[in-house]
This record gives sequence, structure tokens and C-alpha cells, in this order.
Amino acid sequence: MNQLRTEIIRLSDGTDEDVSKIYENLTLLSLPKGRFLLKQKHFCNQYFLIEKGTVRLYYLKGDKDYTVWMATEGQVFTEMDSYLNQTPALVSIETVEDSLVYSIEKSKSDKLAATLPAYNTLLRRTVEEGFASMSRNLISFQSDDAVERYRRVENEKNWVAKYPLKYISSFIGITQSTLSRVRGRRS
Amino acid sequence: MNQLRTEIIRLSDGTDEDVSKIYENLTLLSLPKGRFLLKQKHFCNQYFLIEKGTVRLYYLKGDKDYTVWMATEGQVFTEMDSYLNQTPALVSIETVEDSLVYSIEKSKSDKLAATLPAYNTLLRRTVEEGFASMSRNLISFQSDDAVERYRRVENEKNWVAKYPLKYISSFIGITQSTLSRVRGRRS
DNA sequence: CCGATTTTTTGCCCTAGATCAAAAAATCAG
DNA sequence: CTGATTTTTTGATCTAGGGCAAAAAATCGG
Repeated sequence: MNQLRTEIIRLSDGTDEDVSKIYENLTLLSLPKGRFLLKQKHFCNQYFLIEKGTVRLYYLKGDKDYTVWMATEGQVFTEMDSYLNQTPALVSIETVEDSLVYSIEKSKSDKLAATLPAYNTLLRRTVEEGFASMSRNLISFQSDDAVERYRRVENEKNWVAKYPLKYISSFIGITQSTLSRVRGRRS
Repeated sequence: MNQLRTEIIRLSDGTDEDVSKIYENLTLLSLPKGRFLLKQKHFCNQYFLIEKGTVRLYYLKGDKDYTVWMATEGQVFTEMDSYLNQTPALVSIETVEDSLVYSIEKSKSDKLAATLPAYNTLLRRTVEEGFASMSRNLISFQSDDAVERYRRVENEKNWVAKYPLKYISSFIGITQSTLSRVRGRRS
């Protein structure tokens, strides 16, 4: 079973035909590790759908590197602020392993959303889930301390086993040293 | 001109008839200041659309009060995590002045989204914009200090003039004392 | 298996922002 | 206006987590 296809079916609630129509509009990119789907300050004009592999959304500020999100197989996403408001992207999107990623241009996506309700629904549900997830993150930043934020990532996501700790620490907004101490149960 | 109606038209891209169909599905609530649309730990089963007035989304943790969002005329929103995943709401939603708020039940909303593309689009665009806005907030929490976070609220939103400083400080995740010092230009 | 590179931990000191408490200013009801 | 309540500021500590740099551990190419 294919993760992405399953996800598209689940979120779009569409028929086989709807799903085929969606796929017809996608372009497949085969990307080696370390390739950029988007660079900070550039304009984001696509939605992305991950068939295989993993990408990291992050930005540089001063000499620091902040991870905003890690997206992997089956996930549908974009840099929404840039995509929607046509502003310079706040984040870069880079593959962290060899990946297969579908993309769809904004113009094509808009047209498809207007003509194929299942695709419109796919986007809506996708963004709704992303919104819910981001709300939880934001609340965590507002009121949780480093230990609690780490526990969340440890429990909710399976990121800790999968990614280098420097991505984790930058995601939860602490230094790698502090994360190391948190993991070592002291403070 | 009516703010909410204008917003619905802008986001749904629908005909007059579409807009009428949407309104037919809404229930109008007239609420005095201090009334709850949702209480923390309860389940959220509606989308809300503000015709007039202002509400505050916030949660209590320990003895502290955290403002998550302020929504006002023309805004469409829900407690997405609870609404979508049928989990206990993380936040309460309370009117901070006398308000007129439309609501639509989840079941009705799902049905309408499946049958009226304009409504589906209204929701999609609404959540997309919310997602983009929240991304910026999250990034700000990750890498901005108190001064920068305050500046953002001062510039991007017109909240500072409109709401008590205790809501502002709890929104940007600092104490009221610190906010006061930030505003006074020292640290 | 081995040196080289990358990742993770540790130690020491320092700072942004918290806490607690009280004063000052603004707002409000009568 | 006036006393009461709410909002905002100020002052005096205290602390979670940062900065920096070095050590230790893990990973990797050949």
C-alpha cells in the first residue's frame, strides 16, 4: 500500500476517478539528499506531496538554524505564508534524504480546486489538520518549559529516534546543550 | 457594508445565491460580554463567524492565563483541534464585549461542505489564512525575543490600542511586568 | 579496523525574563 | 467629584536556559 495515495483518499473522500485526476495534475520530482524545494526569501508557488523520503523546513536567523517542521511520506504541505500571500518565504525546504516529491503549481492547484471538489476537500482537510497540529505547538511554546516541550516531541511524534538531536532542539526552541541536559534528566 | 458578508464573499468566491445558502445554515447568537462560546475541556462542535463584537481564545494552566487569539468582526474560526479530532478543547472562547456570533454545527458544516463548493472553499481559504498567520506566530516564538514579539503585535495587529495589556502580554508569552518594561524601552 | 568527521555531552559563567510585592495611574459607579 | 476597583508600572531578587569551548561518543569512508 502506498502511503501518499492512502492519505489522498482519506483526506479527499474522492472516488478512484477523482484521485486519478489529482495525480494527472502532479509533477514528480526525484531529489537526492540535500536538494532544495524552496529557498528562504524566494517565492513559493507549489504545494508539495511526499511520495517517499523526508524534508526539513527551516530558517536561518543570524547564525542560528531553526527547524520549523519535518515532513515525510504521505504528507501534503507548502510554505503557506509565501504561497498564499506571495511574500518571500520565511523558510527553506530541503531534503534530508533521497526523496520522491510531487508538486503542483499554484495556478494549476487553484484551477483544480475550483473544478474538482475532491481536490478542494483534500486541501481543506490537509490544512485543517496542519492548523490543529500547529495550534498545539504554539500553545506548547507559550506555556510549556523545555522539559515539557521535549516530552511532547518524544511522545506525539516519532522524531527523536529518527532525526539528529540538533533538529529536535531547534524545533522545540532550545539549544542542543540544553536538550542534552533535559534528556539526561537533570536541568 | 457588512464586514462578515464581505469576508464570506471574498473567501468563498461564491455567487449571491451561494452566500444565501451559507447564511441559511447559520444560527445567530446574541451574547452579552463575558459569555462562553466554548469552555476548556469541553468538546467544540461548531464553526463560529463573528458578525459583531470580539471574543478571546485563552486557556488556564496552573494559576496563569494564556491568550491564544483575539477574534473580531468578520472572522471565521473554531477550536480546530477539538473540532477536528473530537478531543477536549485546549482553550475557552469568551466574549470580551457584547457580540453577535453565527455558529454552524459540525454535522451541518460537513454536509454543506460536501454539497456547496463555495462553502468548502470558504473553509479552505479561511483555514489557509489562519495557518499562514499562525506559522508567523510560531516562528516568532521560536526565534524572537520579547521586544521583537511585542513589535510584531504592535505592527501587524492593531491589538495594542484595542485590548488590555494583560491580554497582549499573555499572547506574546511574557509577564505583564516584562511587557511594561518593554514598552518603556528598557529591558 | 582506523583515522576523520559529525553528533552529543559536559562544565562554567552569564543574561533575559520570571516572581513577588507594592506603588502609581487610569477607569468606573454612584 | 470621590472612593473603589482595575490596569499598568516599578523595584528587588531569582532562575531557566543561553553562550562558548572542550571532551566524549558515535558514524563513516576507505
